[in-house]
Amino acid sequence: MHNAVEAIDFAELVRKAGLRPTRQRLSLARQLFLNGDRHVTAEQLHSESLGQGFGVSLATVYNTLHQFTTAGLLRELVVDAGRSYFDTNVSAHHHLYFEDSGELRDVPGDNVTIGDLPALPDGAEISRVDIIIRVKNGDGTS
Amino acid sequence: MHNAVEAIDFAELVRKAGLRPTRQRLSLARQLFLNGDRHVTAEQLHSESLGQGFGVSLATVYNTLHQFTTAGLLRELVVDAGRSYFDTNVSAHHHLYFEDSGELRDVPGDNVTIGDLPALPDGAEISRVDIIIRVKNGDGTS
DNA sequence: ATAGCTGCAAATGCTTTGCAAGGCC
DNA sequence: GGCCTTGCAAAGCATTTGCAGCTAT
Repeated sequence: MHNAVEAIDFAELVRKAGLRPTRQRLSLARQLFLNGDRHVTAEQLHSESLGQGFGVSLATVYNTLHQFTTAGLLRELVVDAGRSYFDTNVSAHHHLYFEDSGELRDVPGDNVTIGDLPALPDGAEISRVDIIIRVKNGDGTS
Repeated sequence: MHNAVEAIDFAELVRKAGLRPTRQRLSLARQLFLNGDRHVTAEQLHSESLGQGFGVSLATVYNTLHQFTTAGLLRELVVDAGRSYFDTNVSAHHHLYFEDSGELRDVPGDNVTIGDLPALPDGAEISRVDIIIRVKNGDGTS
């Protein structure tokens, strides 16, 4: 497996997020964004980083994931109590969650339609709509 | 909002769930179902029970909430990492979540419509669809 | 009587934090 | 150099578990 041309300027990406392009952040950004859409937990990213020779501490993984989320590079989502996933796809879309395997898969935003929304209290405004379609008896590998 | 008078036979309710109608479970069932739809955390229910003179231990609150959930009397939902809410309304409906106050409100199922769902892998079947509409700048007190 | 429950406290699992050493501009 | 970052270990939370004693049937 060799890398495709590095079309993404990770240093630039990190800098635009208002952060210093340190070795750790660049390494994590590469893991997250180099190969397209991903849904990872902090733990996953951490062990992955260890396996790649660049040991990034778990605390730094958490810090970085949150900084990237705040900067709009990631979207955090909760499927089960006590476990956060971070999605590299920040466009409007929803999720299919395989309860058996724990796999999370994107559902294009236009495959699900929201009809009439209830009236909101004065001054209220929708910040986001999370739709999670929970599936059982499927291993996610059709 | 349908039970001003104690029209519910809690002992019967608990027994039907396959559980012994102990003082603790009856007490919790009363707190949950006597005054209609509620969205509570284990912690809330626990401190509420303490305030009513019947101290039910936190472990028992958790056990009971899970047993009720398994029995179909409650629906568990996760809005934020590390915090589960239990909803006494188990019919098809979705949620409005006020990020500022942490309040959770029901949205009738027919106010939100799901359009085309993506194709599911063979053997897979939808167990539930959770829709959470996150709202900011609203205090939830319309 | 006995299988099931409860309460306590300890344990767990994920996440956050405090702080000294190190790295980027 | 100065300030931002990192890493480690300890702390924090919500939740779960082990187990001795209690209770509904």
